[in-house]
Amino acid sequence: MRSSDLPEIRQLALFRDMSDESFADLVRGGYVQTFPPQVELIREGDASDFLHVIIDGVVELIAGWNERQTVMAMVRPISTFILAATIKDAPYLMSARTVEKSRIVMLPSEDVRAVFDRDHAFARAVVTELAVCYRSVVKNSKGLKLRTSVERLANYLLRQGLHEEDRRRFALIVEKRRLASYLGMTPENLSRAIKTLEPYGVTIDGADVFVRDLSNLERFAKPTPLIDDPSC
Amino acid sequence: MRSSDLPEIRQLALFRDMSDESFADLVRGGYVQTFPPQVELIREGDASDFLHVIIDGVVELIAGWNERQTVMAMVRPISTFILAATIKDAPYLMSARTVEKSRIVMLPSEDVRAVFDRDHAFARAVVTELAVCYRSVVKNSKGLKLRTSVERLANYLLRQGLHEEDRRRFALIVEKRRLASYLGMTPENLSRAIKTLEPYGVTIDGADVFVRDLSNLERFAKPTPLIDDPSC
DNA sequence: CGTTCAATTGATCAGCGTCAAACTAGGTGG
DNA sequence: CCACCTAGTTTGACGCTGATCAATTGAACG
Repeated sequence: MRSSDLPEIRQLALFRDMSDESFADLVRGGYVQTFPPQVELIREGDASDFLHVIIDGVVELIAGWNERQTVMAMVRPISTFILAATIKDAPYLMSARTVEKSRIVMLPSEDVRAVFDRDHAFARAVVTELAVCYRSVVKNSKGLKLRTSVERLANYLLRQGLHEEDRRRFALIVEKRRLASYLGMTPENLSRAIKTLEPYGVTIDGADVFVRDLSNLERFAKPTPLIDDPSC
Repeated sequence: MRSSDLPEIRQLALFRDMSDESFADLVRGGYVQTFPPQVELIREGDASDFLHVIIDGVVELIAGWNERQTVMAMVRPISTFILAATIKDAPYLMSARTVEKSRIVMLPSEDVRAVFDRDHAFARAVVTELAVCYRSVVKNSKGLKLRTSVERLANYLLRQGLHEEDRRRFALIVEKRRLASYLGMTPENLSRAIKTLEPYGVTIDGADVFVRDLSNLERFAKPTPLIDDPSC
């Protein structure tokens, strides 16, 4: 690993509080690598050799079964993925593929487990990260079971808006067909869902989103922190 | 807490490896209580005051939104629930209700966090438990997105069979309408799904399940450890 | 024996997927 | 610079899955 990458990694919440010695042990066998788009980083079912941390770009987590595929999550900086598999030393439950050019830190799972056992501050950070991941999957699952696809889209737009300068005018950050899969529908259906939201003041032209009347959309979407607040 | 309950709790994976002192700190402010069926133990959105451990009975985790409700999970001994909320000191994402008469250990969340910070063996156990929970939600989510309701039912039956003496002849452990909600369908639809599986050798009379031809059902259900193996 | 609630059944309907075709935009090479 | 190619998106037609509504049957319990 190039030493110029270290400071950036060191300040991530996951690594911030650990001892210098533990950090050194952790990154000794690690890499930072930049991948082009559409590269499969890990494959569902494989052994979890590395803990991955994305520090730039976008990665999608994909699950497959019986010829079917679905996007389970979109991971963006700065966060880990497949932490649970690393901890449990169990096979990956999802594949990971870069969507855009992405910079990824890879730390040998074995080292992560070893340092976890020695460094309490790191252990604390791992647990917090895991708890956040767990809750995010639960929220996702609630959305899937309790909402229709149009409701999921409406809440997705409201949620993404929160991360933009202008909540009423921004660009989609992923292709529509990936978004469709993530939201649990087909691309065709996403097109129609977008039309369905037009009476609520939503227009999407290409990747450009316009929300004419936020409160109108909110009345329809009924967002709740217990599903839609990522930090809750 | 009655001291007669302690040995039983002490031997749970979560508490087995911690120091005597930490264990004492943990249970000092805790209770063991037996609840009748249909009692709401915790409510979605409330602050997480206690970590719950079920040592007898059945508890269902329920999520609601906009007048709709769904069973997110059925928890049976011996496991914790809502560990993530306790760790993060965040609101519960799900409600919990006893299905049958259940014996529950309740440990103050504050104490759990305090002991977690001091006792490394406990921290290790918490992380393992969290990782298991995380992976189980991911598997669930995969089933929801990748399988039809009949496929989910078929795999559910195969999975439950593994915990019975006779994989081909056992009883459902929950009411059908709860099972329906858990599997993401209506009770009416579950009835029909059961009929759909008849050609594959499945009969369900009341709560009694008969699987005439296991391999036939498996050919249809296509179970995979990456969705259906709870210990994977 | 009657009350109550779950389970089933049938009829109907909405949501969503599938298939096919048209359209669009971005990139490539002549 | 333009024609062309490719891949994503949109649209329409159609059908399946599963939800809803209503009515009936069945089982548990006082």
